[in-house]
Amino acid sequence: MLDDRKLEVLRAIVEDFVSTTEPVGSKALAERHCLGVSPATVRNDMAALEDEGYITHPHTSAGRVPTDKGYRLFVDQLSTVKPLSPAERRAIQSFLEGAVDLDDVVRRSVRLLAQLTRQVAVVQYPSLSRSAVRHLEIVHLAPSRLLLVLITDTGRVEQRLLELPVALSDDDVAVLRQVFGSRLHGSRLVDAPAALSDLPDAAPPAIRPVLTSVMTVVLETLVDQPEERIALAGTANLTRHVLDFPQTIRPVLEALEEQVVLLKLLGEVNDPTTVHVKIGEENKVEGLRSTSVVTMGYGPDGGAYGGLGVVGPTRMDYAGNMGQVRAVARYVGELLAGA
Amino acid sequence: MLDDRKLEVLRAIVEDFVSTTEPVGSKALAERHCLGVSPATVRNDMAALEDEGYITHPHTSAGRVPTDKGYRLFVDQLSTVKPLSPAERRAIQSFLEGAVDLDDVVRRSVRLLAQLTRQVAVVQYPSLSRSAVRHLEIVHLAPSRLLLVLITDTGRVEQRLLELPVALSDDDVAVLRQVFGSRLHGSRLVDAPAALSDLPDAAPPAIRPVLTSVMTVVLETLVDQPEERIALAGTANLTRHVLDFPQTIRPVLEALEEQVVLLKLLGEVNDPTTVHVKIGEENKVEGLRSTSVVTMGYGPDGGAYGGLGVVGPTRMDYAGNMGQVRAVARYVGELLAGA
DNA sequence: ACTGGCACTCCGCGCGCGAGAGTGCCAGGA
DNA sequence: TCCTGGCACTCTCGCGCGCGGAGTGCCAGT
Repeated sequence: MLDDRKLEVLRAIVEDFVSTTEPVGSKALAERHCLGVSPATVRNDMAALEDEGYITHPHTSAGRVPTDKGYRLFVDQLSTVKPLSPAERRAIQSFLEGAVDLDDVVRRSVRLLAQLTRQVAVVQYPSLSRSAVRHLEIVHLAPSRLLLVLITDTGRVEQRLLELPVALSDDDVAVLRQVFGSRLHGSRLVDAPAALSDLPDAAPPAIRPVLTSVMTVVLETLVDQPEERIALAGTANLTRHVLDFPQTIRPVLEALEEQVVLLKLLGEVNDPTTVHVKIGEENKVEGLRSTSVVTMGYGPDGGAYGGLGVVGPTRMDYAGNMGQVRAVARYVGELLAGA
Repeated sequence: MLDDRKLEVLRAIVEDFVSTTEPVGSKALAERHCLGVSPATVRNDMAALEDEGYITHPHTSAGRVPTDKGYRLFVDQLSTVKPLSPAERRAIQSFLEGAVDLDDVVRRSVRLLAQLTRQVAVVQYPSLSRSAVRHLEIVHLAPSRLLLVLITDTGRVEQRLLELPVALSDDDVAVLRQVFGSRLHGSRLVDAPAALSDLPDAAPPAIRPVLTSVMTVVLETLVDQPEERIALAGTANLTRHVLDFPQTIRPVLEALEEQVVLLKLLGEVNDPTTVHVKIGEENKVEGLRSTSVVTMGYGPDGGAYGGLGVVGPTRMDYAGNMGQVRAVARYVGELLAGA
């Protein structure tokens, strides 16, 4: 149905349209890309591409514009992820190497990503549940109040205040500290329930009721309500690309303010080996139907710490942005693995 | 120079312009506000107001528009802060009463403020340095690594990893915990240097070098680099008001992404008794020259925990927004004082 | 000191027109 | 069969024009 030349024409249309923002016509196309055929032939191919739904006209006598389906084909088959320029590599290096702690890493990455891609950038903090416990501290604030401080292998520090149904002595807390510490150290939070399951049986009977009680609360707060955090940057870049203003930009800004939405965007991404692209209508989130989202997980294969990516107009430089997202994701992954 | 009627005319112009977004002419003005004089008289007054710089024309034959100076006069002398409607009161109540911890309070307040005012809302977390220490925990992670966990009276929990130039024993840490805990409990971080100043002399000689060393690092990380946090919401509201698009909105979005800028905006506000307004060119921040900022401190008189406010077009409902900002600030202040 | 009247200015809008870009289709050629 | 050049057609965009309307400034009158 679509021979090689037609695909080539589609690629040319996407590339031209992305770089010029203007519908591209057959003549200009035949000239700029040396296709070796006449504009008339290109027109025929265009008609075919349009029949198949890969491109459209804004109006009768305007050039062609790719549809979401067209971009999809382009991304899947016609483009290769663009490697970074040396300047970009240097930028990543110098931007991230000065980071002192996790917060700093995330903040710098998100700004870097926004700057590199000139899009809105989103970076998820390493997911608590997928990180491993480096240290778990239990602080005895009051008889029935504990402060849990969790430090993960990615350097994330999270604290929770616990109200217990029972009062504890300092000795109780010391035992708890020892027991939880040894059981959980090195294991991931998702595995915590399993790691703790036989605890009540193994513990000395005296503290058994206390232990189960605390355990319940701990599991609830750490595992069932894992707090996901997300950093955002570069919203000003929206004004760069979007054309017809208030209408297009508002729903996007609104969507980006919803934590839930961002989590949905990045939460699914747990594959740190490939870049994912959602184009226009493919997005489940209402407000982002006019945008494309490029995401990737970061961290070790098979168990990414979290995800990061960019949000921009469907008319974006996919090859470039995919390269940039991939590069930053890899770099952040290494940085955190080494931490 | 400006008699009462002229002031009345200015007020009418501001009110009409704010609500209609359109330059207001003498005829419409004389009709809508029962000034008891003819349009011609109003025109004379307008000419006077224009001479004084309170209003301008976009062009020869358009209505009048207030200048920054005009808004300033309006805010200072012509408007009274609008009390909230019952519906708004209820909204604040129901929005904030469910908050479980500080993070929740801040997140809810900022959204609430954005929703009430239909502007961009900004809420500063209770400033560390101005809060009092409720609990200071020192966790011994490794011989020369400590984790400091600070809980303030406003419920803010902050942690810092410390790398020390010396190695400590568990006993050392226990002493430190005891000493710092008793010295700092209840005092504000700004007073910490004073509270600790005589510490080396008072301490047993054996741990004196360790103590001073730790003290230096503690003071550095907690007092000299107090981490200020800020929450932002409602950026989508920018699209609601701003008229000429990419140009106006971009610098504002850019400015709002800079922590530093936001801190400058709120950092100076430590007065929880009055609402502050910065209008247009009065703003020191470049990107916000086209906007007005309404802020107020929250917390106890004389020692606010932090500031909050909204950013919007100079053409905003000052009376209303000032009322809303004040109400939320008071409510948040009470909420945290009671915590 | 206020008012009504009047001339003037300038914006915004609708209209028509022409240029230009791009298309679709067709008939002819490899 | 596939490609090409040619041609008529369509539609947008930019421009100039004229007009109505809103608003002003000024002046003379009360």
